[in-house]
Amino acid sequence: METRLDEAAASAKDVATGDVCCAVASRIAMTSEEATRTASLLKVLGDPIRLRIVSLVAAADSGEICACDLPALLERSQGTISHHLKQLVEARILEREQRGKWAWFRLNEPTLQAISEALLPVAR
Amino acid sequence: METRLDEAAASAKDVATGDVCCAVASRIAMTSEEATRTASLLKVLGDPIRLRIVSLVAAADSGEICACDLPALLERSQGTISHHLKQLVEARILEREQRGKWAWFRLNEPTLQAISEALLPVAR
DNA sequence: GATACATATTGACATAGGTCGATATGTTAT
DNA sequence: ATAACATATCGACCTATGTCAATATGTATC
Repeated sequence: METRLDEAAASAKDVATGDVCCAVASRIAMTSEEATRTASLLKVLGDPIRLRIVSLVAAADSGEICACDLPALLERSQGTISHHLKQLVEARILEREQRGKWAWFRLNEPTLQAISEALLPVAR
Repeated sequence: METRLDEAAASAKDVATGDVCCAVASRIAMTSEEATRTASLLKVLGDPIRLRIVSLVAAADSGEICACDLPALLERSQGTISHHLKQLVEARILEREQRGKWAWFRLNEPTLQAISEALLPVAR
């Protein structure tokens, strides 16, 4: 396959490989590592149940929600909810706190901030 | 399993089920449909190769990139790249234009805007 | 039309992931 | 300690998905 190198593709390639001294005004593409990191966060949010969990936490007046309410709210088994909560906590999107026999979850703002910022250059 | 209904959980449940007349100042959780729609977009972005494609397009000075350059840039087979591009176009994240024998891709801003906005209440 | 090349599609494969039921572990109250 | 209940883990299932090689289709040139 022929590689056609006009200025746009060349600059994209240079930027991606670092073959450019100073890309002053032009935007910089994500590195492979940055893409892997951000994509893994987006992947965790890219499930309807997990996104609803995050949305419920964000909408809660107290800023937190009890795991015990989620199976009924989301119509999934307790085990499934626990599985999703684990992923959200491991991704550092939610923070978990045990209070008595209940587990409460609140947003981990820095991670959500990081997602927004990573998406900024893409969403302009 | 007992459902423990304190004010926080109750408001979350009421909001989710619409059992509240006017949630003036409080934030509203996503509906199931909204979550499904947004999650499907995030899922498409939640792959490193696809995210890098979007990032490359966003970083390109001309605002577009040729499919012909992507296999070399991303170290994936031509068929794999084509597969990812199809998903991005179907999700309306990218727009495709055929010019001669080359296919060019640019961002579909409204969709990216929609993603940002859907994430706003979550990322505050 | 025949050739050359870019892109799309297909088929196959391995792996990841969402789900549930069942069970284990953790926490409090009696 | 024992009982009761919330949460976590496990095992199994099925589906979705990323990948490539091979092939088909589309587009321009000769």
